Amino acid sequence: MSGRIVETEAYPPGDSSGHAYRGRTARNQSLFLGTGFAYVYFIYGTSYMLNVSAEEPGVGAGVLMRAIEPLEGINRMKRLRKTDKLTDLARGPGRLAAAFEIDQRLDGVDLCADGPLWLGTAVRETASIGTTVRIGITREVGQLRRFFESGNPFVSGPRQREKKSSGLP
DNA sequence: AAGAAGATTCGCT
DNA sequence: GCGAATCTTCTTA
Repeated sequence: MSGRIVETEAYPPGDSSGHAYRGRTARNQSLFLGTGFAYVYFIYGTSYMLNVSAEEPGVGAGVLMRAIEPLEGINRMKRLRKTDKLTDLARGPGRLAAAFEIDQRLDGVDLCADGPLWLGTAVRETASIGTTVRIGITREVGQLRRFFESGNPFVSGPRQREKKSSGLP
């Protein structure tokens, strides 16, 4: 199975909405391994989330994978997700994890090495990148840290760059 | 030791 | 649109 990452959110060091904010724990230790490791956790009793760690070893930071455009193994993803709708296979962080059979066993995996899950380089030019506030968080709401390919149908939530609001001070 | 909140999804209305 | 499902962690007593 494979796909193109089309939507992400950044959780940089010192971001109070990030899981690494209150220091290293048993659950979030993968965020402190260095750059390019998987951080997988379970939330709401229903969904797994996949992050890619960032920054140097000892620094807690990561990028949440929010949506993927499926490329290979689509039939398998349809079975895993129990839907035939192409755009619903990996649109959303929990769905993405389900489509790729990602769970806590993949926590801590080096995504830049040979293994069960890895990151490759772009297979096709990316269209323009849109930016909005992050989804589903309550802190640091003013930050534009969600990034996605503009207009891509596999993106969850708003698909166009957030408009400059006219009414704010 | 108990409770609330959370980077969500699904099913029903 | 709204609420339930249901696990882990951190906070409060």
